[in-house]
Amino acid sequence: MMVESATETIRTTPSSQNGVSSLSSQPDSGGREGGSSVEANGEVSPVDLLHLQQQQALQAARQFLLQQATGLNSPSSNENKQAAVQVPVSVAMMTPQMITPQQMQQILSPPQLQALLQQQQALMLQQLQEYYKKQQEQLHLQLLTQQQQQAGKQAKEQQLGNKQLAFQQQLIQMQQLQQQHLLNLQRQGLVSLQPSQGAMPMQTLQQAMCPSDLQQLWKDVANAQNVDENMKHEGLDLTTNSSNSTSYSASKVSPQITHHSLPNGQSSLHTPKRESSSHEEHTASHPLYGHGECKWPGCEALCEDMGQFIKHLNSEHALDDRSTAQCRVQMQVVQQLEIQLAKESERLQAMMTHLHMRPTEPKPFNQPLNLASSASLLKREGDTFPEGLPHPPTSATAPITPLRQGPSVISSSSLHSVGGPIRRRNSDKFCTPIASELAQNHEFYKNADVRPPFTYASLIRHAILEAPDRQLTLNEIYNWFTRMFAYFRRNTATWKNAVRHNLSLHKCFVRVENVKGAVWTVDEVEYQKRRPPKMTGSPTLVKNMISGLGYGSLNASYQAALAESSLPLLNSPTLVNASTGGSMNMLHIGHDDVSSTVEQIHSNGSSSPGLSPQQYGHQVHVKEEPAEMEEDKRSVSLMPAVSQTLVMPGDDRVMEEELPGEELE
DNA sequence: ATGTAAATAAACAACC
DNA sequence: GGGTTGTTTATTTACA
Repeated sequence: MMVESATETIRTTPSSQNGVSSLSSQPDSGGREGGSSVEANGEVSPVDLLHLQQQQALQAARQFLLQQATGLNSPSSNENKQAAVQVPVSVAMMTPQMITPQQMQQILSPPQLQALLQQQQALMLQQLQEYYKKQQEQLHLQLLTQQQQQAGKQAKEQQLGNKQLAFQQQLIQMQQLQQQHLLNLQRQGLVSLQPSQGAMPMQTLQQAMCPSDLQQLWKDVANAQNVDENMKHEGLDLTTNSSNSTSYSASKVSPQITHHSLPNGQSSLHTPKRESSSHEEHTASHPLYGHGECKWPGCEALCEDMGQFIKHLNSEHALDDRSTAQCRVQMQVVQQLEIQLAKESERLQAMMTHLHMRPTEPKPFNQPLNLASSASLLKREGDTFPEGLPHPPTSATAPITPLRQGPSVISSSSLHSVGGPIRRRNSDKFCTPIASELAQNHEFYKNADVRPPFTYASLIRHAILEAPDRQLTLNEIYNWFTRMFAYFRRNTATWKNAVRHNLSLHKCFVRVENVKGAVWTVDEVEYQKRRPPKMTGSPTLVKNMISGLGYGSLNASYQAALAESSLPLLNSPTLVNASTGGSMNMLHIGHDDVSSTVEQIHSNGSSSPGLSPQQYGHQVHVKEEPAEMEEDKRSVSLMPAVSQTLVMPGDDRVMEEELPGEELE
């Protein structure tokens, strides 16, 4: 599977070959790489399409940052004002073009990301409109030229006639495409912004998108490729996609659905983007209707009243699978951003932890805007959206049969090849407490086919520590994975193997012979040993945040929270490990995970968090992990970090509430 | 450039 | 014999 060929269409990053792993794990995705480039018949591969979308999103992101920095609103979308999001000074100081993907994702706070998301959509709409118009003009021009030529050269009348016909068809197609595309984008905007009315099932997004794509997206920012270039393929993409999107049963989605009766308070979110597509005045009650004419791109049909307009919409702008495909693509973009937001909030947590802020503190702070949660919210409430779109599994156990795994245009392979799976160490890198992350987004991970940003080891450990007696059989661990993460409901062979591999490989996992078999426990000491706490977390970023933007950019409440939160951290239950010096427990920085939490939480009476193998008597294998004796020293040096470690009270409760929940299936 | 950690794949053995 | 469990080795990738 060392497919270098995959790179041919994946122009962005070297990591794109990453797709290999995912490819191998998803057989159906094979062969996708082949025809990804623009084909002669005008078709464009999913990869291109996705890439385009990403570029658009990124472009929008840059523009967003630019606006934030300069205070200027883009001429096109004055709704951006409404996005009124406070951007840290440090961000504002930066020239958007200079912002690397990493920085972008690290700098933006959840609210900012959300605003960014909205603006991205608005801008995308605008860009598409402009683009379509240009395309139309071009086509007209070409057509006229051809006609002139035709007039001049009667001899080739026939031939030219054909050409003309082709152009006309192309023109028509273009119009259709733009109409449908924009409709979908509009709808998509409604969906994402109006959970109560048009929320779409997150599942669809997740199915079509993998977390890794998000990273790719951000990476693309750095590349700063020309959007217009990609735009050229746009129209063609649409046609290509149309054939495959049938699974969504787009037919069900009638244009009327787009009417926005914004019944709820979410209005603030949705208003901006929609208006951007049409003109700023939101005279009509329909985003596609204004000034007595249909605002559908390239249409401008006159409609005296709303009813007529609706009729017009239904007749002239009916939805087909093509537009649905586009909608899907846009959903993916949105989802990518949402995932990104989730990651951002996660990083924020880590940063807060690093800055001696209680992990629970930031919760109320960013929770409302936490996209991950909003995403899940959407998902849950989103049954109203296009019925054709697959609904999220009602039960956690419901197998996800993502379209991506099917032969759909946007195949998993292509998607994965773009970014590849997020392989690892996110948690380590950002010192993200699993517990806190899961606490906030457990619903998200439960239903979204998103790879959790934790290592297998940390997840396994979490699972085990979460168990009442801190021991689980292999099968129970499996069940925990599938129960907690939608992502682990597929490719079972792969991740189960990984789980077993981790259990065997890492010393921290101790197999204990039980009466009825064997169970796995966690040797907390070993676990902490094997991960020397190093506050990495993107050093540059951290520096940026601390020095560059510093606390000054944090709002007052935040600072206050930071200040006071640093105090009460040391009052955690004693985490004395029976087997080894109890101090070890105190030392770990909760680097990636749950550790800090679970121990305290699940120590329902029964004390010692890190179960020493001896406790379980029976036969215990002593694994020989690459010995790292120096770890102890390092951990000592980490002493100052203790305050950080002890703190995840908030997480616990979430995890606990999660526990009683549905049992394994 | 190099080493390390993690993910992934796969071979293999023991056991039920 | 097939599936599960567990161990081990190898490869690839990301990251420091």
